[in-house]
Amino acid sequence: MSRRTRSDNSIQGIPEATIARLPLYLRALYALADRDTACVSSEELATAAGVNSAKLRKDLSHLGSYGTRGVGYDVDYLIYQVSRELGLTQDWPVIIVGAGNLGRALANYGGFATRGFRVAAMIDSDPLIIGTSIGGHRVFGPDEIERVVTRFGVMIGAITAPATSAQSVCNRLVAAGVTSILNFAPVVLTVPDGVDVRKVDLSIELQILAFHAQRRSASKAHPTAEPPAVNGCEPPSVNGKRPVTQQVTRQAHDEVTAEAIGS
Amino acid sequence: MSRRTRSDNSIQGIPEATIARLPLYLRALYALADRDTACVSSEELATAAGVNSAKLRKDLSHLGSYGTRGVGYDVDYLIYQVSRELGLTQDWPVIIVGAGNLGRALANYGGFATRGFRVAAMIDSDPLIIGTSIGGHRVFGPDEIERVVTRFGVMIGAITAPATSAQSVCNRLVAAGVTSILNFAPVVLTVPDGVDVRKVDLSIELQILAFHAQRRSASKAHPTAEPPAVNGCEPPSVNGKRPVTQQVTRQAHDEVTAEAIGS
DNA sequence: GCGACTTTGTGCAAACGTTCACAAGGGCGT
DNA sequence: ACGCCCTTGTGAACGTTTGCACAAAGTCGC
Repeated sequence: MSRRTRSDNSIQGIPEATIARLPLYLRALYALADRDTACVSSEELATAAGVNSAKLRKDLSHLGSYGTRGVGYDVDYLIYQVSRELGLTQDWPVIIVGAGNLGRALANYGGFATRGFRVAAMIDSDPLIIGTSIGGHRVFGPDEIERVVTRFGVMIGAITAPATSAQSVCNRLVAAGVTSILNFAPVVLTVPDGVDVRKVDLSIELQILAFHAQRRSASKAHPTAEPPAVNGCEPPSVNGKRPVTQQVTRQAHDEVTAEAIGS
Repeated sequence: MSRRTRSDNSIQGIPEATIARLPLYLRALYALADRDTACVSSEELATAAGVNSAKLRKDLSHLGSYGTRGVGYDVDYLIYQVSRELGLTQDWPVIIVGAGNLGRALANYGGFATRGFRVAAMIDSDPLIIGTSIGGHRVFGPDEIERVVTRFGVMIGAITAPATSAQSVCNRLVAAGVTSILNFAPVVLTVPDGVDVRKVDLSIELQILAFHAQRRSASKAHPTAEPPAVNGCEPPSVNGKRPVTQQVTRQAHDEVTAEAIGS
């Protein structure tokens, strides 16, 4: 209990982990609403969202007491409450920087246009693309960032540009007034305080999968046997440079781009 | 301390949170190696990866004692150790199902081909695309999934197909022998035990950003004032159906696709 | 060869998140 | 109107993650 300003509930104290799950619940709720389900229990909703029902109830309790004991939650009402909490009752204009495959996929992404988000403009540096339209969205040059952001009151920017230009693009977005950034480029962005960066990194997810896949196949190959030479007995290597036992596959690196094709 | 089978270190006990950060460290290490930096301290590496140095040291200590006190970590050696831990010293053939913009972006993604992953094949249901090549990868029809998986020994599949077909595609992948799935479709996939699913959801990330953006602009508008009518005083609504105060923007839903264009 | 300096590796405590289990409370049948 | 039954909302236990702070240990200058 970290001593909230008020009754330790709802005023400003929703845990980050809960916030991250609200969109999941919202999606499940929409699916139920489409099937004309008026009311849902925590058990059903939890199953639909792929979480444990106790967790769901605790999460929802952070927003307030919107359920009815013995009955469940009114679907439409809960949709409204969760949407409001997430700030989706208003429309968010978004600027997408980088009109490669990823930028295009994002612009056409189903959940994008439909639930509170709108593509204000796309930005790309390729002169052949500037001036064209992608999925109904006009593509502007990088110099138009400031104008677009100001004009449409953009607060959210998505960076789908190559890693090499991600930081400079980010700087321009921030300077123009963007305070929330969704970064797809595989770099750590540096931003001033008060700017919120979220990262989506495809290759990190793959690497995590690879780890578990390796573990699975290792334990299948020789169950409860210890993995070959994990720890402890490396030659001490007196003179600074340690011998690298096996060279890691490493062709191109560092200059990894968020988008190798396109922009 | 949850009682490991062995010395409570390294044998099988690397925390999930650590695993999720290893790819980050690996990327920072590659960047350093490219600048011909032979040795790095936990402080520097932590800064490059955007984390706290104590956390980095604790994370690395789970792999073993690969640093030198008073000096730091040998970059090449650490790259090898981290790669091995993640299972990236071997090559992972990956099958991509859905050759829309997202699938194409993934196939061309920089971090994909270079660090232990290889696109074994792409799959799409569009007859116009089947048989063509995308980024050097041949596109097969859905009926070829089993053959491709068996032929190339694929263990990892990426689903970039529309949400409506995601579950059936997933079933086919699992039936063919895929045990790790990276899901881009906005649905909760149901899989048997032993199959690992990771989710990348663009719209969830956006919604989380929107939450924070809303909070920021709210507290800027009226600092330390309480948000208008958050909690507590809804009309009790005796007869089941509660009044919905304001209808949430809701045009199309449920049938949200991972990829609205393309496949 | 030795002492001062630097940086790793880690015990510990606090913060955070999850799960259990149950009391509180509302609906429904009689 | 009353009591049974069902589901929410939440206190409390547990597990995980973070961050501090420092001892252990290696290097480098002299």
